Amino acid sequence: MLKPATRAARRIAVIKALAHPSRLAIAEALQDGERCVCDLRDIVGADLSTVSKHLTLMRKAGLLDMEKRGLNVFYRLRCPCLMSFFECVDGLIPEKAPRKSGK
Amino acid sequence: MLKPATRAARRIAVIKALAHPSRLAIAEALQDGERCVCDLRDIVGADLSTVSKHLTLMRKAGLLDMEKRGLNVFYRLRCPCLMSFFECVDGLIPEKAPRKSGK
DNA sequence: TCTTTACTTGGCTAAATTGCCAAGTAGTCT
DNA sequence: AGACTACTTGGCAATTTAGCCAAGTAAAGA
Repeated sequence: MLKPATRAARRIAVIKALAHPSRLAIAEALQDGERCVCDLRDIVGADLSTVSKHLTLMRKAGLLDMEKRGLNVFYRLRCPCLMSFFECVDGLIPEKAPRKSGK
Repeated sequence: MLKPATRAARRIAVIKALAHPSRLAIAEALQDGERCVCDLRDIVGADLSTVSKHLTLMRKAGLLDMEKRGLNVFYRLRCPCLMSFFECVDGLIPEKAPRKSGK
């Protein structure tokens, strides 16, 4: 996934970057502003190396910016549309039963 | 993932339901209106059983409605926000180099 | 009823993803 | 320089996901 040439591949990369509980939590946390990796490690409660890999994945997808300041690395969201998308998603209540109708 | 109780789990289910090339293609095709499974099989070019499993996953996530009419099963999107989300995603161009700045 | 069509489900192998530990890198401080 | 902090990367075992074939179900038609 180093060079997602097509539009579909780029879309998939971004969507996959959100499709994991820890990464979703990271995206949600970053809606309030930038955070350093150690903050995010505390938020998701995983090993620092694991969080770092999640962040790298999200950054390569284009979802995040990173900036190193002193010893810390700060990440922030590049996608302004997440909040409204999540709100729309929250409105979907899965309906279990298939509908049937006349031909 | 049978009963995604929390909001985060429901969000993840929807996002995962989009995070695969075939499923993204299905979602994109359904933006033009409902389609039967056989149409979608032609669009994604996979085995009918594979497509059916993708559709079941998407429906359980709350993304799709299904309706059987005669021998066909028609699926349609329940999420009105996909188009605008995808357009926003398309605007993200991954920047490779980490930025560095003074403390 | 028997056949055909359109789809779903079970089962299984192959591939991708995840997460930890260990080791490496890059600033900061003394 | 050496030690320390904050993070990244390599490597690998474990879990998850994907896709095909085969078998099952449901509606339509002869």
